[in-house]
Amino acid sequence: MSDTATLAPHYLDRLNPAQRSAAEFGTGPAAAEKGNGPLLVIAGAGSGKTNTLAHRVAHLLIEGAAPDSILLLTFSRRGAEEMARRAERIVRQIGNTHARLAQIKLSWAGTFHGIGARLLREYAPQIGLDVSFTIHDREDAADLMNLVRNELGLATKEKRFPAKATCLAIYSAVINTRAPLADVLQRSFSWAVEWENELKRLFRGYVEAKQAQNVLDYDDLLLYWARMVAVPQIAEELGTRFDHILVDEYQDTNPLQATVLLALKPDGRGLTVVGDDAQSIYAFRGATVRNILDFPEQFSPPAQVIKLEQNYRSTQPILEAANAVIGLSNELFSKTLWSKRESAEKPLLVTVGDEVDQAAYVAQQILDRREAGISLKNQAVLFRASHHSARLEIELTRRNVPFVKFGGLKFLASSHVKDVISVLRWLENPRDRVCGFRVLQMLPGVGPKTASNMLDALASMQDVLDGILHLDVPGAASEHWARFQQLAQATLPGGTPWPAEFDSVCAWYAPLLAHNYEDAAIRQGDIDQLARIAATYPSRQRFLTELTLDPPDATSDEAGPPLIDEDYLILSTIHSAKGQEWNAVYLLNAVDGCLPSDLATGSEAEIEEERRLAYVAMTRAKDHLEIIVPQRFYVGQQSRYGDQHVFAGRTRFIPESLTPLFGRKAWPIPEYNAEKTPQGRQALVDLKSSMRDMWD
DNA sequence: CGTCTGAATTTTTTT
DNA sequence: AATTCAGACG
Repeated sequence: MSDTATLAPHYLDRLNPAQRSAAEFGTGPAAAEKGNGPLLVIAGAGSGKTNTLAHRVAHLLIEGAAPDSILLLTFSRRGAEEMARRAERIVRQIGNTHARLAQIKLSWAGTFHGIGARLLREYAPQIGLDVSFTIHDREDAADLMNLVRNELGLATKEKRFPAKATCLAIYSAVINTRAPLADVLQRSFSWAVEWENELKRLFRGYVEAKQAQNVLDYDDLLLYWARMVAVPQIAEELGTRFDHILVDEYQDTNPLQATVLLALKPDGRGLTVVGDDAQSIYAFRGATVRNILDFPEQFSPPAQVIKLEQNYRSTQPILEAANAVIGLSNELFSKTLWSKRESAEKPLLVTVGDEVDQAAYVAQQILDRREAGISLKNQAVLFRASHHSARLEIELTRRNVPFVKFGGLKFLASSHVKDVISVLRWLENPRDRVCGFRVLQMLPGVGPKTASNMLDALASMQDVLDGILHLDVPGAASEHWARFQQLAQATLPGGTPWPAEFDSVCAWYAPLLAHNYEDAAIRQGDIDQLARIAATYPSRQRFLTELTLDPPDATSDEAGPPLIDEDYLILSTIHSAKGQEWNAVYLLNAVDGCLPSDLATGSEAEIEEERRLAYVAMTRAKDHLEIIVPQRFYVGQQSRYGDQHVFAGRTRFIPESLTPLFGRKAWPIPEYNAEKTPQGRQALVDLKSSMRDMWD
């Protein structure tokens, strides 16, 4: 039946033996003997993981698997798209001779959250969910938590109750780690232990509010999914529908996600997970490295383990240094990486005076390398926290070096963009109080009290949208409100179609934008950009869902074609750099307090995670790695013009004993440049004395 | 009573 | 940049 032989799978010849066995596992003649039980691939940094996984998917397709029977779960949508594209390309090469293969499209590739949302909409009627639910991002969720917090009177206690964001973090940890609240508090929020009962009350109120408003948060997408597949009939149905489930970056999944997988594939047949325990960096999100380490033993017989240990990315000296850094960990890792890529160049430890010097140095190096033929796109600057790149951004702008920044503040987070999104979300789901609250308060003369009263009035109505059409608003806002009512009217069936609706919303918002913000023109630019993105989605619902689940994560990510051809530098948090690689990598602020972050030195486990973060950063580099160590560090961003500083030590992850693995360099090299000290010039004016004279 | 304005304070990492 | 608070203003 299999025509594999005639297809001559030379596409697998490109793989090394370990990669190939991972790609072929459980397929072909071997499957008859060994079955297609669960598979764990431990794939070290740069070991060709994505490529291997793509080949495995392609191989499954070529062997006859239906494209929509393959579920591909990755960490980001970018990861999913990349994987699907590669697999499709491999298949298409074979497809010249086989019509069935030429058209293949993987439709079930995405993040856990994205796939969860899709399945929940599909199964909504069967699990008592309203299909038109909207999804709250972190901030909306925190706002809702805050509304409930105030309602329950928890905000006005004499002793301070945790802030809204903290409450959400605690709630989220409980959901994602599947641990009791008491344990979570004890482990990670010990200062809030005394509030356990109040928190329980708050969380119950929060859940009720979400349900009343037909809203799900990120965690719900996993939680509802997990609860849904706890129903045997649904689990059976989905488990059969997806013959193959492949999960990337498994070291960064949390217990809730593991539960979902296990429910779908109780015996592990057709289940493949891939990851690297040394790159687990999302514990703060509930991820646990136990997921990957304990994976094999969850099944009987245990899952097959295949290790990919040859690194194709970095030169041997870079790899040696990275291995040494991770080698100082107390934990044992399951593999050791090696590389055939010889080089005489060791990674560099660069000592600079302070952050200003750091910015100048890095900018200079980047330009020098570009002169030497390494394009900006092949270079990246990595850092622990988003704001670490602030100085560098200024320097790059000054020198006209184009860059794109990943991680940190996204343009979706800016208030004017959130305003527009809130309007759309409120129209999509009028029961959403968080959005309603925001929209109403945009109106002049409407503050929290009026907005709250109006929402109360609306909540008591049968049809909230109808309520909006009939409700009146006090004085100054009435004109804007009337225009809003027209907007709402137009969302009824037969009204303005998408994406024209987006433009109507913008038109409604424009006067408010002009009124509320000094720099309205700049902000309008963001909204225009959003309009371009909106136009690429088929409906308002799809736009809103995918925007919250996969926000454009670089500041100019979706800026459109012009940028694509241009050469630009990547700035990225280490977290957002996951899975990527560059020819030259610069790691900023390799200083205790920044890496490890001061905020993450509480426990042994946190420090170990920071160490893995350093490892991840180092293993992004192919040929050149520079680790920058500023000596003087100005404490506190707002000790403004003061000279308060500490002499920071080099990161503890590179102690003296490891320095032989690095080259050393100090910058700036003391140098007296004649141009900078113009000897022959006369003073034209005595500014200092004129300053003094001002006070005579 | 509520809204608006200005000032002070504070930022880990993210689906 | 956004949140929070105090005090002005309507």
